[in-house]
Amino acid sequence: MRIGELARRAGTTTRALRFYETQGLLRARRSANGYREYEDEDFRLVEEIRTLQAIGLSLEDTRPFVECLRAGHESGDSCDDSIEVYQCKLAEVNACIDRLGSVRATLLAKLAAALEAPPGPCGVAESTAGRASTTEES
Amino acid sequence: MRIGELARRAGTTTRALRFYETQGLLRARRSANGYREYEDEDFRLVEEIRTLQAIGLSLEDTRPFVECLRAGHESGDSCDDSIEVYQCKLAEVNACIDRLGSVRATLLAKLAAALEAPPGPCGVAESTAGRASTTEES
DNA sequence: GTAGACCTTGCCGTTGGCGGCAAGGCCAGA
DNA sequence: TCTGGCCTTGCCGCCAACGGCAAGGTCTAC
Repeated sequence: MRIGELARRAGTTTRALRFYETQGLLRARRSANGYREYEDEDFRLVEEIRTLQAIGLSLEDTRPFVECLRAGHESGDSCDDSIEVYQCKLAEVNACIDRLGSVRATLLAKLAAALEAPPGPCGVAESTAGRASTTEES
Repeated sequence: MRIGELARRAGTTTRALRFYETQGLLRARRSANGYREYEDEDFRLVEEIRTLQAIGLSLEDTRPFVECLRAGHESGDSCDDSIEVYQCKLAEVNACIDRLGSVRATLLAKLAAALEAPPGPCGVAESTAGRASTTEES
């Protein structure tokens, strides 16, 4: 199949596929007129890439999975390098969740303090009725 | 004070300060030789910007706070626009935490499945002893 | 007078993952 | 033969928040 069909089938664009090729993730043989020709196997590769991207892996992160598939494995995560990417990403995600958690706490604190304090120009108490209703908790 | 001193005091760089100026966040009067001259008030502005950036706000997000301070308020979050930024950011952070949570679950599931399955080339069970020790839980 | 520390503007580079557009080649159907 | 739809390469643009570097002006100290 040609690049347009592969893009449609994989739910992506020809630009993305060409870009994957420049990154060495995808390869295509060329037909006589210079058009790229793809096999079903390439569809699987693109599917894998897209799936992993959807989880938040970078293109570079998907490389071991692609190579694993190309090496003949049934699934892209049957290789140690892929497992390692999973673990790295997991640690990264955990760290990110932690950071966001403290950011959330900080934001909640600041929001509460700001709603508590009056909007007056000098921090002096003025009339501040009916404002603390939009505070979020959870 | 001049830009270098302000940068040092605020723990940032002259490049950043000049950039803030191009973005309309900072203004400086110029001395006779063309050098930027800053007041203590500007130091407060930069402090506010940096503090908010540290929480994850974008430069653009800090604009209402800066304007609030410039309007004469004691703290940058004494204005409705600033409060709104807090709330937007909070919602954003909450959404991000949720997404990361499901990403984490997906990663854990995939990792577990991958460690469960053998690394053989055809998904056929082979010798896979002593591999499932690095799985993370929490 | 000269070294060195500061300041100015301006323009390009970074990171990721493409999108847009140009200028052209290829091929099928009416 | 012409239209329309596919394909090719290549280059610039985007988003944020600056960093690096160039090429020069300014002020102070020795």
